[in-house]
Amino acid sequence: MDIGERKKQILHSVINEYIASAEPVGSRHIAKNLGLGLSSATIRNEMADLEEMGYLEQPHTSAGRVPSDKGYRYYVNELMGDYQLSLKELNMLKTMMQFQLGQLDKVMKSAADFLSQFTHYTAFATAPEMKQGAIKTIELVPIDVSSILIILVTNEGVMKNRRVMISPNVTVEFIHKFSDLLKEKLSGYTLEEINVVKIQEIKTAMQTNFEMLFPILDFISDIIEDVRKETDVYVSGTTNIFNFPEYSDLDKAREFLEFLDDKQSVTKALKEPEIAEKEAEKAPKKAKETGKDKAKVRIMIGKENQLDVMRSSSVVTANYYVGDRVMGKLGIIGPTRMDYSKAVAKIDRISRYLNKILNELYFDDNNKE
Amino acid sequence: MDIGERKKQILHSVINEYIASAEPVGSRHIAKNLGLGLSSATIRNEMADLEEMGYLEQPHTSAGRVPSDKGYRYYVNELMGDYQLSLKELNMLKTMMQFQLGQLDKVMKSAADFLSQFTHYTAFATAPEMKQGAIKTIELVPIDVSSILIILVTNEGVMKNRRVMISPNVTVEFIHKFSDLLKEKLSGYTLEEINVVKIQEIKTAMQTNFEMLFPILDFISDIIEDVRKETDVYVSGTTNIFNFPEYSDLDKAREFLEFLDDKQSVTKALKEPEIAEKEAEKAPKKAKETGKDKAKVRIMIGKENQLDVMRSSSVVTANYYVGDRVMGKLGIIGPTRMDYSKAVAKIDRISRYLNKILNELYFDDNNKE
DNA sequence: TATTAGCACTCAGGAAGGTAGAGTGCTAAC
DNA sequence: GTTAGCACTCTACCTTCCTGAGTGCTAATA
Repeated sequence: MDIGERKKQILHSVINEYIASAEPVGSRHIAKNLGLGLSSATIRNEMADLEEMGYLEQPHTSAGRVPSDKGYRYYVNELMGDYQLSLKELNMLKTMMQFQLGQLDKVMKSAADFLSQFTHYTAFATAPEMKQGAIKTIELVPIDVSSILIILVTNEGVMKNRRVMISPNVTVEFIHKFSDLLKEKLSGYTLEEINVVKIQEIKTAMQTNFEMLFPILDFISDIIEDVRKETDVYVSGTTNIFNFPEYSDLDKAREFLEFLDDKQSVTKALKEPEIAEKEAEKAPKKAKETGKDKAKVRIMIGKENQLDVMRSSSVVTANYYVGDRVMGKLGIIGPTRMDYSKAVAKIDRISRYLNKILNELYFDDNNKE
Repeated sequence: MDIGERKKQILHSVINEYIASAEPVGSRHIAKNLGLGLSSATIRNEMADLEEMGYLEQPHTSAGRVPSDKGYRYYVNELMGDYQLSLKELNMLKTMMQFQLGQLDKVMKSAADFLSQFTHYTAFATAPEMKQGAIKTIELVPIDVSSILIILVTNEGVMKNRRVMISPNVTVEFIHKFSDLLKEKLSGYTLEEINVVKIQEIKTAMQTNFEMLFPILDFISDIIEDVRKETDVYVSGTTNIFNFPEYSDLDKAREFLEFLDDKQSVTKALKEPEIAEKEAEKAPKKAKETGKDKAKVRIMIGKENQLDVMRSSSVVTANYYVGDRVMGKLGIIGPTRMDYSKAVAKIDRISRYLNKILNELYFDDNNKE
């Protein structure tokens, strides 16, 4: 069966209503509000068709209709318009964004906070992944007789540091020399390229009197290993889920909050949209949002998520960049009954803003080299 | 009315039962389990007395008795014994504690994680406060032509760093010289002592050709200001509250989780035991736990907490030290129906262990100076 | 005088039943 | 193709009733 214009209107209307009210939508209600001059009986017939086609569902016989995942997907791809942020919202965003232009990880944390406050959903931001970055500088800073600080900076501005203990016999001059050596040997390589073999190379290349510094190399090796494993993700506004009747059951709330507490699961859940998108790109038909001049906002609806906990939630994400390289992503998680057009508009706006900040901070001086 | 030996036994028994079951305890139950050879009627009379004295409460006429805050306080101060950790628990702790001896803030985060896993309550740890620490070293590390990294280390091993932009005209040698100057001028001062006036002093003492570096000083000023305001607190195991019927009401759970989400409130709640204790010390009678050779474990029960959200919860905390100085605290939050003796034993153990680690890491080299 | 048996009383919580209202599907008329 | 009308279904909510746990009080007992 083809989905006619009228059916589209009705579907659109049902979804809008349901997004706003969280109550199953009845035919009478649509007949009155849509203003098509149709009776509830006609709407009823159309809705029965839409249900047959899989766009709507009925919780039980005598309830109204509720959109299915398929319905939301159709809505997202074909029906919903671009939401225009109001002046009030823009001002709010502006005020929020004024703070905090310090360290990159703090910027990301703030971004997640803003997003959750701005959308009233649960927001997240993944920290920049370092492993693709090349080492820009590596520095050893003596702290006291028996410890030094190792500082790693990549060309994307990401920074890691760690304090390590060393033998008290090592002189400051020694450390400086060694620092220079490391800089020479490691600068320009990506963290992925620096593996145990590489470290071993340096060790053998070093003169024997550097031997007592070997522990430092091991520490660097450790740091890099840690960085590889690390998947920092900031989650903000977890308690926002209490705003939605979808989670008003204690067990559901618990399940969801436990999921959010486990950063690893969250990271996993966030990887999915990416994968799904790659698959989707093989298919000829492109999703609407990929075409436009916007940050590429991805949407995963309900069962499109692989993780069981996420089966009744939706995820909306966008990447953020330094230069042309994807650094990480940010987005929101909420019930499938999400205000998608608002969500997309808001995420789009924040991610663009974020890109601007990051590129001012880091990209300019990358270019100078 | 004086509290006789038998009443003590009954109170003890009621509280133990209630801690284990979360159900109001009836006279019949006590008569059977306590094995005093008394009938339920006698117990009933005694319980009525205990209620009159304020140690017990009745949710409603036909329910059993429940301990009041006063009851718990009496239990904690006078009745409960020292819980001995089982071998199984000790092994568990040992296994957990093997990980992660890296940065101080990570250690604290792990400590909170361990504590929550170990006790099954919600745990927290406050990050070390820097402001009492004296600056051990301050270092400027050039990162690229237009940015440098400022690193602050205090004698307690706490470290802060921040990347700042500078004019591209500044040469590396200049930065090094300036770095040395800062080291000379600021080392040994506590962060509290370094205020705007102090910074201004340095500015005027500097030769004019250092002028372009003034922004760096401002940044240092900023960092110090930030540090003053900062109250990092790690909260772990928030979803543990779902294990307790006390929070099985959605609104209560929500309220509590929102409270935990707001780090500022948490910090505030944690400061209270300290204040309460200071007041208590004025009074002649000392709480039991302050006397012994243990980490000083503090307990705040129910309404003893000032914050409204905390009125039906208890907080158990201990400080951790580097050398003789309190660096921060760690502890747990749970329902007033908490297994206090276990909680105290576990926190005591972890905080001692933590002290050991921290002092090995940091105190030894403090002494060397 | 302290303890206990006995009994009437209270109350929360669950089961059973009954009702109202929202919404449907179907049929027959327009 | 649309609509009015109607019988039907199902949930949500309310009321009522009942049970069981636990109490307080009284009178008898050691």
